[in-house]
Amino acid sequence: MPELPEVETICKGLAPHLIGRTITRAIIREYRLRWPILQKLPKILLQQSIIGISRRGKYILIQMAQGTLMIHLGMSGRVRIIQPTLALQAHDHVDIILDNQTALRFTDPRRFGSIHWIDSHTDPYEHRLLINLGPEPLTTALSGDYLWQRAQKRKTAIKAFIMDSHIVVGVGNIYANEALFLAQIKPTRAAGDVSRTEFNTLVKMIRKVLLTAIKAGGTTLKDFVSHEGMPGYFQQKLKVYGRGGEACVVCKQPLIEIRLGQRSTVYCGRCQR
DNA sequence: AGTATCTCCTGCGTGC
DNA sequence: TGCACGCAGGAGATAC
Repeated sequence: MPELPEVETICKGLAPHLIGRTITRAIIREYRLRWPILQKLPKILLQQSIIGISRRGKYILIQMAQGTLMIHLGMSGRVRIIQPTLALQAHDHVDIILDNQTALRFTDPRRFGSIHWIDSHTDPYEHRLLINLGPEPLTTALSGDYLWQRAQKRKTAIKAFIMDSHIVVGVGNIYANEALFLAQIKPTRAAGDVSRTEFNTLVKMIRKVLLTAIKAGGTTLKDFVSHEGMPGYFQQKLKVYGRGGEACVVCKQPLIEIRLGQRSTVYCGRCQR
């Protein structure tokens, strides 16, 4: 379940392996992802040189000479740098083979991920999947005031609100639960009822959980090529997510677990108001 | 426009 | 042991 910290870590980890390389071959074994992969993508990628790698929200952007390859990992997607001879396993859908006997392998059992090609005539940020995204949580584009403003008159639960990528990107279910706990805000409250002060705290806590996870992910970065270990966010101590019924780390009350917008939601009935 | 619900998919845990 | 089932979840699509 790659969340934004993992995507950030992946981008940093991939960069030295990809930048400056040229693609010698692309093999697509399964075109049916969340959206079908462009049929002519293997041909397009041929002989492309890789210039840079970045991300927007959880979309990975691999900039090439003639366009940008945009990858979303969905729920279960993974990318690794491998030897192209490495035995294929189930759900190894795409190999992008480079000019130095390595390859970028995309694996995604649930196929919630996606791969798009954006021609260099189009600004990647103008792509329909990116153009309406909210601000990045780790930049000054996100502020308590911004969230407060957008929340006015909104009846949606605050948790669903901060998980909406059109409001702010990169806050998945795990971090929404954690950030709301740290900010002492009950997940079910209407977004419009959350005060400006509370939004300021919430933004701080969103940044805190994301940065903690990025830092943790960084420790596995050096082994990026071969490492199969836990993504960063599992290394940080989760205070509420996955702990329904267990004791609140602050007040020892049993944590409450509910479903909110079809998502598992855990909070402390005493600490969060 | 805002809101809630549905949807894609496979792997895994649970209960019988 | 094996089956059916429910759940996990990012985020766009859909129906009000």
